Amino acid sequence: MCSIIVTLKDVARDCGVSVSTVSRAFDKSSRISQPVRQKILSRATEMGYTPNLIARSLKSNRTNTIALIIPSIENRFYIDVLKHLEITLHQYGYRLLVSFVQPGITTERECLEMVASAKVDAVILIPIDADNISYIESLSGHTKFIQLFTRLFDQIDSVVMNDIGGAELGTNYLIGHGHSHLLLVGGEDRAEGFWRAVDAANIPRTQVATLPWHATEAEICECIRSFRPTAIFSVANANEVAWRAIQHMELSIAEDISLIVYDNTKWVSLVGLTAVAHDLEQIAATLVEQLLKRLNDDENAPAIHITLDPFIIERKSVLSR
Amino acid sequence: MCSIIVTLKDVARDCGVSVSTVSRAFDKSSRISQPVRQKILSRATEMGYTPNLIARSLKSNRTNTIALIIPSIENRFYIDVLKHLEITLHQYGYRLLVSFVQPGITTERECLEMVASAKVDAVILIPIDADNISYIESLSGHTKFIQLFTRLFDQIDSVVMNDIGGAELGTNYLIGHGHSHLLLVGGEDRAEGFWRAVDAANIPRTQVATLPWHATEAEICECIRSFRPTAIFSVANANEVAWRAIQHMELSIAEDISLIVYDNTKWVSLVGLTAVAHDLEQIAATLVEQLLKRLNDDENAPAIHITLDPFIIERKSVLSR
DNA sequence: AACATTTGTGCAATCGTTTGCACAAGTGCG
DNA sequence: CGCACTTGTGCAAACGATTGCACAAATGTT
Repeated sequence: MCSIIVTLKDVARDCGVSVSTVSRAFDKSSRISQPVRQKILSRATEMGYTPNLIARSLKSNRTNTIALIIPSIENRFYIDVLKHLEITLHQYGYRLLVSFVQPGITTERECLEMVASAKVDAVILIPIDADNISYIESLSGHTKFIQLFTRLFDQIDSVVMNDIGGAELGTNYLIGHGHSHLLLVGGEDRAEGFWRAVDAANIPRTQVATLPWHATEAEICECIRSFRPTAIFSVANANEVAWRAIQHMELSIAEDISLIVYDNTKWVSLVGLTAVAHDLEQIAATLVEQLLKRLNDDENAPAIHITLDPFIIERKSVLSR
Repeated sequence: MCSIIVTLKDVARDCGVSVSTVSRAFDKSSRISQPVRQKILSRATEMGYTPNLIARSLKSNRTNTIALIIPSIENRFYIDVLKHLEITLHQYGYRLLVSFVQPGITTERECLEMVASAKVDAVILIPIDADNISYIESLSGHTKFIQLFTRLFDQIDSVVMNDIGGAELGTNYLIGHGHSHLLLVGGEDRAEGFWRAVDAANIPRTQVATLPWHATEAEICECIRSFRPTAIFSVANANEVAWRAIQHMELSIAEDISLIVYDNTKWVSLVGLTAVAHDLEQIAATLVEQLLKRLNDDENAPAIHITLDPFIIERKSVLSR
């Protein structure tokens, strides 16, 4: 079972025509007589010909491959979006190459280099290192870039989430359910939305407490005990510890204390927490659409920045009062 | 900022030597005088030369790229292993291309074709469709294959988990903690290990119940009520529903009823369940090692099948009695 | 029937690297 | 000094596909 690879040349010899004729048989827009094309196509499939995309890429300077560089921070979210991106790209005939940044092992720069040498058409980047901008720009003649989740560079397309708006949305949800003694755990970068909602509801800031994202379970317990919030809003990485603190104090979620979290991960849905969520399919679809536009249309148009809004998935962790 | 791509030819012209000399300057094992090599290398980096791996691949018939085809069943496990595979492959200078099988959208065959046209050096396959064997074999002259998690074909290398042994291990753990009224939920394919442990401990089979993997929360509750097991062993997809059933009955895990699960997912660790787990790093390392062996050494040696043993992560969901 | 146009095909260059072969210059040995 | 041998370099042919150009044959126009 040693199948030699079939090339255009082989098909050409077999059909008694030139290589270029065979090549043109596969190209719809080429002038070629119907009978010859028919014969070539049928013989080609019989012989098991598959175009060598490597060779084609060398000539066309296009690989139909797109890279995704993920900072391998323990954020499940990033990995989930990977799947949706692949599926969407696949529909447009693109392949997905992935590369993880590993603190202490693989730098973002190395990922960029690996990906650049593969001559991918574009790179989807969750950027972390602002210093790489000059390297990125030096590649941008050939490879297009798009930022995801974080907008680190103004001169490069981006698709990010409106996290401040999301924080406001979640906070308003709590307020709308009658809560006015609130505790925010984590989410310092999006706290602005939280405060906007609090102020708009005329809740005195003394009725509100915040803890940093790195708060420990003990600190959260202590805060709950002393401050007695009726509802907690925890964000991303703080979700787990906030939830554990509530468990630890043997409080019943909803009945004793309401909880809303930012980021709808698997366990969040399993445990039944109301969450501020992102639509991964929407993210993937939006990003790919913009990327294809950049690849096919206006290569040098000014950078486009897209912001997507999160929404609320209601479960049973927030009680009306 | 329109950086023209620098090729060997450019460097050659710049240094006043031939293209082949420049090429050899980068190849350690080539005969070339030190001063010339020095000059070429330094000029090359100054000019920002990056080898075009597409061209190199065309010549060498090697892309240094490996594909991973994942059946997109909602199994977090598969996605987790992806990350470890990429990191391990990266260390050996390989890139990772991923492709998802989407029931009703993208078949396994299509993934194989997409990946084949990219001329990857190897494919890591979590196989699902036995019909593809002939297509796989037709590609195997150029592309090596390795099966992961499922050993569908005897003639292709594989790395799978010893799930039956894992089931035995978990069951023995329960028995060792004094439990003899057991309920197994799910895991029909690995039930053999469960029974082996039960029989070895001389537990009468009447003290043991089983439910299929598709058992509903209600069915599990009913079984707990009527059969009164002291410990539950749930497997993979059944973990969530088993856990929810216990929650629903307001039983306290460990105190009222012990629970051990198969597969150590994120929420399992979060909720603090004792689990039969796999070492993803070990899986990735083993698989990559075997793959490289296949790629570099004995291309035509008989297929090698590797089985890895799971282990137990102790948490606090199993009580001694 | 003479010419213009369209249609179909082949030749050959090209994409950027690698590598066998040829050959000049340099080295060592008797 | 002459010979063998090593060392360093360039030439040119690959790898497999695409494509501008040339040109023959077929067709259309008077």
